[in-house]
Amino acid sequence: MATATPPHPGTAGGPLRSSRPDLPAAEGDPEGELVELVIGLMETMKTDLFAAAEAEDLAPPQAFLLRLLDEPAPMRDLAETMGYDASNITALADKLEGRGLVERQQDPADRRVRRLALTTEGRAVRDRLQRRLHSEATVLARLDEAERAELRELLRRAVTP
Amino acid sequence: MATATPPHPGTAGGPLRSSRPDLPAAEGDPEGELVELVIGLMETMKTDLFAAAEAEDLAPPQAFLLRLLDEPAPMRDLAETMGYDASNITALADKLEGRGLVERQQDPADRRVRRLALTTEGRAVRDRLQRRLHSEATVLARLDEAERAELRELLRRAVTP
DNA sequence: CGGGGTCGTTGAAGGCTTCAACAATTGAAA
DNA sequence: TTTCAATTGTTGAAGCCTTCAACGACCCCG
Repeated sequence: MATATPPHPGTAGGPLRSSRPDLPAAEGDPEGELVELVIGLMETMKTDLFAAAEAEDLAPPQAFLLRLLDEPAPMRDLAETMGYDASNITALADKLEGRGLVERQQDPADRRVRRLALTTEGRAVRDRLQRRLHSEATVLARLDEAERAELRELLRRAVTP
Repeated sequence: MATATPPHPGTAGGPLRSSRPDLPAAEGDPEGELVELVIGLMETMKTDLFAAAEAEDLAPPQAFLLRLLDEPAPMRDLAETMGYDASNITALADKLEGRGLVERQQDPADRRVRRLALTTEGRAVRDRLQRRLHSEATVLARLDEAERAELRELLRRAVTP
């Protein structure tokens, strides 16, 4: 995992020169502006996610998978939740198992199914990952307590189906 | 570009079986919950972005690049803004130029610099892309007018450095 | 006991991204 | 003026991620 951290200035404002390739204009279009803002937020969060994953020496998909493993889950379900092809989970599980972070368990009810489960070390890594993410997210830094609570309320309604 | 749209149930709630690989628990941790919600929002928006790009038969990075080209910009600046290696912009520009959506312009002041500019058709594609995105984003559907305005205000403060 | 369907795996293929090396060009120092 | 380090865009090699098609093992409904 010698992948260098993508610098990804994105919303952070790189040292631009003459022309200024920036957010598309959405002045008179409130809904458009909202979408652009969400895209900006997305890129900021993506940077944080990459940074947290790399701090644990994990590729982003590996961290993504680890994040889902609170309790053992069939690989098929994980594929579906992640929106990946099932074959991808095999490769991901191979890597994580090779590092001793997860293990394949037999499902007693259905011998076709392998449930992926965190090992003790895997849980430690997952917890560190999550703690880092929850404390270092850029979103938190730019809003005060009240604004964060407001945003939380709003997103609960926007994200939950 | 025969890439199938990733179904990406993610936050949308796939047909899960016995165990439930879902959002990590963040009950007693308000800041953690906020981060998890932003991640959920990010995945929803990512699905929308992929769908909009595919509707124009563009790979996501191509759509990303097109999005930045309101006015001609040096390729170097585009690489920096996108957080990509410069060599990547070359390949991206090749594909877009091959489809007649952008063209390389000589910079009169510095002969090393090539400025990437939208063609007429490129601008049409970019505008369609943006219009589709601004009108079909999932975030908009789940909030009413007042909530959207509130979210917009909040994100203006959270995203703008 | 069959046969259609499901689960996880494998191998092939293609796209995306980075890195190192390169020619052309610039800017400034000697 | 000449030289030399730094910058811009390009190329080729390499690695990773992701999908697709095919496969053996397995489940379950007739």
